[in-house]
Amino acid sequence: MNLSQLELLRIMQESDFNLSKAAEKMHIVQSAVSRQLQMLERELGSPLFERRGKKLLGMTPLGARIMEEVAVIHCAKKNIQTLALDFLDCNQGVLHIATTHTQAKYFLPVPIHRFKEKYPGVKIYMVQASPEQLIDQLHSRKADIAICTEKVDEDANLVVKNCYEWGHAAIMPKGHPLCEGEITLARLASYPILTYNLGFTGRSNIENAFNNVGLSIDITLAATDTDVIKTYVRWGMGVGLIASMAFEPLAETDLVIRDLSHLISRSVTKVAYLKNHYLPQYSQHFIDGLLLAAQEMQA
Amino acid sequence: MNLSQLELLRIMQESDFNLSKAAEKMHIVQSAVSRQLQMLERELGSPLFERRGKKLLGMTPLGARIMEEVAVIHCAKKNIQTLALDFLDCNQGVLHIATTHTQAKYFLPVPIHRFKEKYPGVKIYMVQASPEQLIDQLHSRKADIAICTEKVDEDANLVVKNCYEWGHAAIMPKGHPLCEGEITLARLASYPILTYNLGFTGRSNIENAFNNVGLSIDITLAATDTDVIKTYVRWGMGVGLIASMAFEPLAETDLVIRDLSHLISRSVTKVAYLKNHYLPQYSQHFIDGLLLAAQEMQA
DNA sequence: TAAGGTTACGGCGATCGTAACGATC
DNA sequence: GATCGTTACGATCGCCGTAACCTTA
Repeated sequence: MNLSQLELLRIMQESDFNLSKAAEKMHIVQSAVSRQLQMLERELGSPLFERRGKKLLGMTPLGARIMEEVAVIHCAKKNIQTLALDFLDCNQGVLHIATTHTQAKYFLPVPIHRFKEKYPGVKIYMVQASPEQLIDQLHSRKADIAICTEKVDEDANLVVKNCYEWGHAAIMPKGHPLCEGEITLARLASYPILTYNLGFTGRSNIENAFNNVGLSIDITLAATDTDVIKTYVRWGMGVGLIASMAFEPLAETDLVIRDLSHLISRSVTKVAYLKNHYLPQYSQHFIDGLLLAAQEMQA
Repeated sequence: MNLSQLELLRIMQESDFNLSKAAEKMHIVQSAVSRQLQMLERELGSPLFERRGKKLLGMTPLGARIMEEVAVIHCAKKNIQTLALDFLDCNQGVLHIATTHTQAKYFLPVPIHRFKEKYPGVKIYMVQASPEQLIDQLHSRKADIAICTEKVDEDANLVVKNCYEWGHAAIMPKGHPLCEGEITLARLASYPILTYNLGFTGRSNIENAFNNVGLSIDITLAATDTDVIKTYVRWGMGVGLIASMAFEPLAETDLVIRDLSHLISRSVTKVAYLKNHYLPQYSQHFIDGLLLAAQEMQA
């Protein structure tokens, strides 16, 4: 057994159990892959791949169980490499951030800008995705850290740190009836609603607030990002329910914002990373910077 | 980087950083070890070993950190091998049990005998040691499971299952004053005491019982095993405080036993194994058997 | 028949062992 | 000078790539 054979197992899984694809990713020829897998199976004494004829279809139960250990080994191996690079030059490297639209646009610009000034040698890659996808990205080590509000607490393999707390707000065009008088859930529910997609930016809290008092809302439009919501609110399609930090008073003088903190329970945006995944020092500093920026924002 | 280089790192640490010893354990010549370590260090870009001149003295901070990952990899690799063997023939293999004298003599005979009947193909090795040593044995993978009463709860890397609960008892020769009348801590404390070594078989509970009421005891003799205590009790050296299951009424008619459950808080014997360490099926069955035997004993 | 997988064979490179050398106590 | 580590060199063995072959959609 050796590391490249185990790596091969991983690649095979990522390549639909197709030898040719796996070979390409490993930069060797197909026959070499075939041989290595056979040798590994012979060494372990049992087949690891389910086959029909010669075609590989998937892992056997044994193979699947072994893949868990392979994942552990892969992670540790990567850690060793990161560790060594970090030790060589802790001001150089790559940082993969996975986050949602709201965080990328309304929270991250300041901390990322500061970080870039301090660590010009670190390349930042940002991926934007849904909360579920973010977590997948962490697990597949495509992202080093994820910043989001939802889903992240449920995973025991993640280290999760609270960043900042925020609430929702309603936005509407100037002159809309809701601009005046006390805002209630009932009044809100009487208008068409524009808000985030399921699983995004505290959408579940919005849902719950109305459900808890037996109101149902008519969601005319659901989007992953606030800008789309604003656009359609401007077109008079209804009332927008957005994260309050996603409203920029200076730029959006045609809209009115009304706070809903007393009606919809507040959310917490968190930063998360894999427990077993070694983060280079600059990444740890980046997280520190996030927490600091979050504190400043709260104050 | 490859598995044998990482294995080499482990072996080096176990060999006082002596190339010759490490080479012997790896069944290769010294020069090969030297080269492999150099190649690894070159690949990672930093020295992993602290050196004075040419002599290797220990790990650098980087090296030490990397060793943590190496341990993870080693564990996962062993798991893969165990997994494959277990799958090939789940009735064959080796089971290393680490335990204390008391458990080995008074609890384990029944479950081990039963296990041997069901799994004649499994070789059982038993190591007897102190609770601290047991845990070390688990970590160094010299033992698969540990059975003992103390220390085992403090380690987050262990899976711990409660086996059975038991209390202490006092033993004394027939005719001793303590054979008659109500037993109290004060009465006990007025005699020389013979009991277990610190860290063994609920010794701390004994300590606490007397300390809590402000009594101090004169421990004439401390031993790791009950038989030594009994021997000296027979010689009239004092009162023995032992685990009550360590008294065999039929065989020891010259001694009197008096229960102390109401005076000294009861202990729980547990079975523990490493969280990340894969146990073959027969080992899991062995643990089931332990728990069963423990239940029967309680009833 | 094209695509995927296996088998056979020749060549290259990684790693080993022998052995001589250097350093350190 | 004995022990320990490094360096040099030749030999071996493992692994790759080419290519022919088998199997199935």
